Amino acid sequence: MSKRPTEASAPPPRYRQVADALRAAIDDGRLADNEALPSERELTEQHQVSRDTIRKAVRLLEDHGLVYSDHGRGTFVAPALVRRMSRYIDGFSEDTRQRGGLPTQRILNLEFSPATMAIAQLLQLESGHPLTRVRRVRLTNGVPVGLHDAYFPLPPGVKLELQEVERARSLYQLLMERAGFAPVEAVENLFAASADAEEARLLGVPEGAPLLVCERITLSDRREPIEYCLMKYVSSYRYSARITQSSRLA
Amino acid sequence: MSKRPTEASAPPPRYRQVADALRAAIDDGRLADNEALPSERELTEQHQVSRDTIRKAVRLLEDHGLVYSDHGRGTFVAPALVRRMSRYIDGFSEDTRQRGGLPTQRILNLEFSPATMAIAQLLQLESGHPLTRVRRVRLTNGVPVGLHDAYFPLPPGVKLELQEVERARSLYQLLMERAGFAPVEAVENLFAASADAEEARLLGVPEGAPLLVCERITLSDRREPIEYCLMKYVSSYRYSARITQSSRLA
DNA sequence: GAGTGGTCTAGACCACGTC
DNA sequence: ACGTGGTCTAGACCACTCT
Repeated sequence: MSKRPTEASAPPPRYRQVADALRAAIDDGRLADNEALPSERELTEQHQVSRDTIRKAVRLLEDHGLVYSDHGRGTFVAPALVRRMSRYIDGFSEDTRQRGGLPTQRILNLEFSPATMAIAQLLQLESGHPLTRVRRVRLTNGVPVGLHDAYFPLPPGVKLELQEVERARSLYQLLMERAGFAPVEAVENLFAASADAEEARLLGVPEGAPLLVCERITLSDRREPIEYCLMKYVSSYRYSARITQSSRLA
Repeated sequence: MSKRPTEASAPPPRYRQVADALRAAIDDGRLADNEALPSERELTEQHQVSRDTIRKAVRLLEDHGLVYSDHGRGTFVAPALVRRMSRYIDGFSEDTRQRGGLPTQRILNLEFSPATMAIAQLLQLESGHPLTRVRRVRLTNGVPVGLHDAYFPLPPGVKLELQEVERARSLYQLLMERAGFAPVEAVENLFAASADAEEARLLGVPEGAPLLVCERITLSDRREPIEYCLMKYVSSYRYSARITQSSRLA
């Protein structure tokens, strides 16, 4: 038992509630781009919480690029250009929806194969360790935009069936339920490459067409690599990022 | 007067000092990958500051991907794979050095031209507004890896000379001194494209070779766009990113 | 149960920007 | 001078993990 697996559970902390309230005010336009938020001391009274709690809420919004604070001036709503930028794990479906597209997928292939030296090293396994490999075409509004090629180990005794992968709305969600897959962080490398014959055929582009390649290593809560994924996107696909000052540690 | 423009200035806040001390311990190996840091209460005694200050230090390191905290377990050193990932403004010189390369540049062209509609819109200026444009080749260890094409308005009366641009160690630094240029944030869009004849010649690749294109809009502290930069990289160039769970606001 | 990080408070003072 | 965000404290209690 211990904790309910579904529904209800605990209420979010106060600072999250405050953050949600502010986000709602931004989303529905009660606070315009670059408009100042109420001061922290005002928010303290409005929400009847301590200033520190208010600051945590604001910091959360700031981390997500929704507001920015300037010492001595105030806290302001980030312009939409910045607010739209965000990139989180399992981005494709989310990203696509956010841009107003309908994300779908077509499973090409589900196979079980031993790890090559290269992949074994990345996943910190011995070469030859059994892996599951899923190849998919990602589509936006029915048009192919990317190829995903994912490799991951499954716990002993767990086997995926093609049917369930095809039925699942999200591969990650399926892996979470079936294998305790719990990604919390990932590192990515991006570069450009040319489409080979097969890639060209699957994506509906000429052979040699430029592709955006994104290699991803997904990490568990213990920061152990649990998946390697190679993604290739046609040139119309956009990968968005927001970068900030280092406010350097050194 | 008001504040000294050079040297000395104020000491960093306590939490920064603590963060620096911890970072140093990680950098020189006193704390290994995935090793637990001392608990927050221990750090409180070691550094003679309140727990909140310790938490701020740890949070800073966490934001930069150097450590990760797990509720009820402790705080741990992030594996090197994650620690190495970081992307901040004016990344090229810094990135390249960090990967052990020697970054240089060759200025192709410094010109003054009116904004096109497309660029005017991005920079929130009226079409035709006078802009400065700097085209450069970026090299790593003497080998061309990227083309940068930057557009930005200068304050009335300020003019850049080709000589000073060539002499400067960093374009951003020069713009900071000469024009009060103060970037604090940027948004980027990445995609793939093919090299045209001129790009191929400048980068030393065949025409049609795949390039990683990165469009960047740089923002001031007031979140006003102050620069548009179009960057194109050869396929050996790697753009690195670290992505995290959304810990979603909704 | 013991130890960890996570939330929260009520105050104080400092640094900065604006008028 | 005044209002803003930034730093800091000393305590309290909660939630989680491990054994």
